[in-house]
Amino acid sequence: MTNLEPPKARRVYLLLRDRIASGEYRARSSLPSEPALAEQNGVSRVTVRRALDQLASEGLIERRPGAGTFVKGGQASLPMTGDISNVLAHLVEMGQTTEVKLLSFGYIVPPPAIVEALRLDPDERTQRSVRLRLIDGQPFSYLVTNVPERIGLSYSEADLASTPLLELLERSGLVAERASQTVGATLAGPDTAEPLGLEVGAALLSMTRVVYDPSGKGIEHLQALYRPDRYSFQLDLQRTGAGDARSWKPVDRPRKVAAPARSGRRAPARRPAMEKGSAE
Amino acid sequence: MTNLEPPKARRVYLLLRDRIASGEYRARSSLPSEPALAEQNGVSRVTVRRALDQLASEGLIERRPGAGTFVKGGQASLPMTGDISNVLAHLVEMGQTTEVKLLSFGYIVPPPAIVEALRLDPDERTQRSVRLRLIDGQPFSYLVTNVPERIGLSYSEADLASTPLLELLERSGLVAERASQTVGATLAGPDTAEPLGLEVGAALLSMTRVVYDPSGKGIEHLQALYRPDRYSFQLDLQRTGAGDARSWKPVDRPRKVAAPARSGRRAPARRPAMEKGSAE
DNA sequence: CAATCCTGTATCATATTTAATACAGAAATC
DNA sequence: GATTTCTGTATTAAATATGATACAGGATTG
Repeated sequence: MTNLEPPKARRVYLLLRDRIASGEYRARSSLPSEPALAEQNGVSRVTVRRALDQLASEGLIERRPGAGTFVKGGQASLPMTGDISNVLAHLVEMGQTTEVKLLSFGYIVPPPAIVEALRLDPDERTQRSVRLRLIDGQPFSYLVTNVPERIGLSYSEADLASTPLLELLERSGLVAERASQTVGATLAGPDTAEPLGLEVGAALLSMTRVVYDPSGKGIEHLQALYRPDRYSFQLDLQRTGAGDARSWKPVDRPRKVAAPARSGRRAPARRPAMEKGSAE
Repeated sequence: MTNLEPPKARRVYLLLRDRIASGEYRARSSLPSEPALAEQNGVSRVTVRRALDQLASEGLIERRPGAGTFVKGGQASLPMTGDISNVLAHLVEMGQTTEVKLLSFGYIVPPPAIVEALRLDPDERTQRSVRLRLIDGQPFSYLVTNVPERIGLSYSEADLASTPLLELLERSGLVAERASQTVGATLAGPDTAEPLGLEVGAALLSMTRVVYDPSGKGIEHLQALYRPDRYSFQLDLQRTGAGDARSWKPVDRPRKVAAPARSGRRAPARRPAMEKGSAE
């Protein structure tokens, strides 16, 4: 009756893209032939073709008439990684440049989810800002912050575009004492897809962070959405103790530890890396 | 020419679902009318209708002829949360039951990404297993592990279905000394969507973990995919030190600290929670 | 009760997606 | 060089998604 599933060509495209990224089809080697792919996925060759067209237009594969379709190993621009236990630190550049675009700014009546998270009084308003963070001119995160109105008034709209929010808060004499972060995944909607330069329906890494002052009142609510191909979280752990007391402890990212595995069944990665964990 | 984007009805569906989950449309209150939604999204009413049909069939909204469409506040079954700094601990149940289904098991020539991550010799084979983890009979994670062949031989296929892999490895006398975890997001492909009970194209939270022994050799490569509506990572942080030395430290999840913000622009959450961080 | 706004339902037209099929030309194999 | 296998291209038909429109009937408002 009603079919809300993605079109078949898209399915095949996603599948192949994933397999290429995960290294299942090795670079410089060939993919199965179009007829083979068609049969494997139960679709027609025309459909397979459309998926391949897309991959080719993104530069992921190379097609040689008569020969086959080949994975274009190469400069898969690697994602930055944020040290998840230190995501609150300022963003330190490593030759790369990050800039911030302020997409929207204003005072609103926050949705109930935010009221609850920040423990606001009913009808208390918040300053809501939407920012886009770019690296080398390429957007990689979409940030929606809510700050209680009285706090938000302590800095200007222009400040937001240049200074990390937490720093602004602390300058105002506020103390960020505790924070709670949750990491999940969502799909890009029309509103988030466009500024991030993605299609609607792309996968996004999401982080929600609530920062509290010593009294337990909420200071900041951040909803961050990341392009997983440009940003991911990393946490390095070290075993400590012995016997039953053995447990894992986060360690300050041992640099150059390994060719670290990438997330999301994606590309193998030599890591250019950033010296310190980055914020937002 | 070629359009690989999801159908419009799906876009609207995703958008609304996100807004409902994020609390943007409050529970027990009404959504904009069908004509309004149609205009806002630049689609016809018929299309909006299809999106609403889907939401209704999932029980997220309630439609009252003549009156409007209402958000069905309710028992949005909350996601489990894993303490991200402790994801290596065993899974401890809290009244809930987890079981494991072994979907596939065998020895393979691993893709290059795995070879690199585990620092295998070229042509060294790995034991690859695919497992599905369920809670209360509902799947929430899809796990692909690769272990160097010589190590994998130290335990049986049946062991895998009952015992956490890391425990098996340590029983064999191996020492897990260091681990590296990367968290990202992907889309569900046909292969992962089906066992997880999702549609193709759904968002997945992904974690890649590589465990090393003291010599720096890779012991285990885990690629985990989570349903974000059933599982998410959480990290609680506490400010320590003073002045320039101020920094954030992970803290063992302070229970009942707040109505914690949820990930992915999703539902507000009272948290039933698990006592200890869970594995995989 | 009348006016209005909403959802439920149906019909018809159009654009797009998918499939089935055929054939040309490039590349690899023997 | 002949054969096979592959991609490039085109044409057709069917299925599907989308849009435009109309109207019935419940809910709400005044």
